Amino acid sequence: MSLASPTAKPLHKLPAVSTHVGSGVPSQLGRALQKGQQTKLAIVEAALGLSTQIGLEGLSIGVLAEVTHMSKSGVFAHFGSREELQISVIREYFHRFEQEVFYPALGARRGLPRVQALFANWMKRVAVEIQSGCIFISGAVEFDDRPGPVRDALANSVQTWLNAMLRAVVLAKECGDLRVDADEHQMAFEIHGLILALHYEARFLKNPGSIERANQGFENILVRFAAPTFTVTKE
Amino acid sequence: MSLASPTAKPLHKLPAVSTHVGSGVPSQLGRALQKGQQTKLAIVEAALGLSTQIGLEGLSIGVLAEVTHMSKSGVFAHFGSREELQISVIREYFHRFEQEVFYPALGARRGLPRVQALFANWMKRVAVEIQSGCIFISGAVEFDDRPGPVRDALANSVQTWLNAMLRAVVLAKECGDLRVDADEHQMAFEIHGLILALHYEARFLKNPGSIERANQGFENILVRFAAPTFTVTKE
DNA sequence: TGCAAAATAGCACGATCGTTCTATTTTGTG
DNA sequence: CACAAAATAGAACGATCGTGCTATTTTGCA
Repeated sequence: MSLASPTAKPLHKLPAVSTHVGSGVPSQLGRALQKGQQTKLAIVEAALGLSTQIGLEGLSIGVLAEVTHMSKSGVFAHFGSREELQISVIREYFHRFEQEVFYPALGARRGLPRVQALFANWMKRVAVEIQSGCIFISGAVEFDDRPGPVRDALANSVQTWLNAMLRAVVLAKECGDLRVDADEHQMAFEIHGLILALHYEARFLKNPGSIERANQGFENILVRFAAPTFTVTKE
Repeated sequence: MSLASPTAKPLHKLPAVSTHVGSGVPSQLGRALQKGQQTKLAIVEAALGLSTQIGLEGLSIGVLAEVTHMSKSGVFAHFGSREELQISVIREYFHRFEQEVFYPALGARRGLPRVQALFANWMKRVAVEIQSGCIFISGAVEFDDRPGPVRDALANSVQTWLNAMLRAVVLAKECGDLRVDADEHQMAFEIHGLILALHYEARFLKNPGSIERANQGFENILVRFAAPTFTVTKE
């Protein structure tokens, strides 16, 4: 099961591979050469680190070449364009998000426990990103009215994740964990708001206590949306 | 009464004047020349329009000169540096925010009605900014780990507004409109989250229905934090 | 109306950007 | 080892950026 499940949204163009490096056409013989892909992976890794800090738009091939101890053209040759580099970064970021947040939560049973697990993992990641930055958030600001393939890749990734979260909420309602009048979209929306407020107030404003408030907010949401038969326990 | 009230945060460096244009030292005689300030106002106006769309970092003196039909150096001379231009934009944005969101809500009586009015005005503004963009949100991403005077001006403005919102909530509790166990910071945090989720999902993801969900979320918050004696009415 | 001062324009600078082209090195394999 | 292909480097391009310096125009007032 992948985050991009057919039950939610049509499978988009982001295969859940480590990077899109492997999709390069191998030479006429079946074996692909490994050195190039290896350094390409290292470049994407470095680019990911830079992008989280200064954003996808701040990412420059020049400084990326410095960081990786390569020449500008050497870096460039792996992607063919800056946009393709940015898309590679988005794919890699999405992949890691999937690995850290989504898959581990599948261990929890369908229903509110899985929603709780998804939120807990999400919180764990955002707590780190208070220092490092989050591409899903900074990218949304950078590309909110700049059409193109980069925006598409980013919006697809984000929407896929939000749909996964929504799906978990829908399952929770089907399980009877939610009140019968609970609006699943509403619940997912409010959860998203907590994450965004945490990121904003902690990363930009440096306000302490934001993590606790986000957790408290989630508990408040649970109390409001959970069925009376469901006893809310702390994770 | 100003948004930057002494009861909340020490009065920062952002006087509630239309722009900081008026703070320029007039020539030795009492009268200041008006032509310069007039065009400076026009420049800031144009810069504000550009900044909301492409961000404070995307703002360039070159395109600003084109838009205002001036020369680059002509524009530049009014500010002395790009940072000063950005700060002027932030001041103007803050001023308009104050005028549109804060002051009109002071008509409502202290307590939850004023909180409701503040939120309603905030929503009205964000609904517009779904198309035009919001400097408080895009700027937070652009300057979240880039120290300097621009970041300071931005963070001060945002924090001043959030403190004003918080103060209204505190007053609501003092009035007895909130439950005795209500955490004012928590309530303000969750309200902020709704606004951020609305901006994110509507402006970036183009998801319809976000405005309704933000309003519904606010009602949910009211139900949870309001005292049982307070009857929640739609605005 | 003249004149100083303010406002604006014109031009050039160094830096950085993404990208292209060509040369050189490195790689994998027959 | 040899040889083709892949990987990387080097240099240069046009464009744009913020900024400084020097004219020139415009303004406001005596």
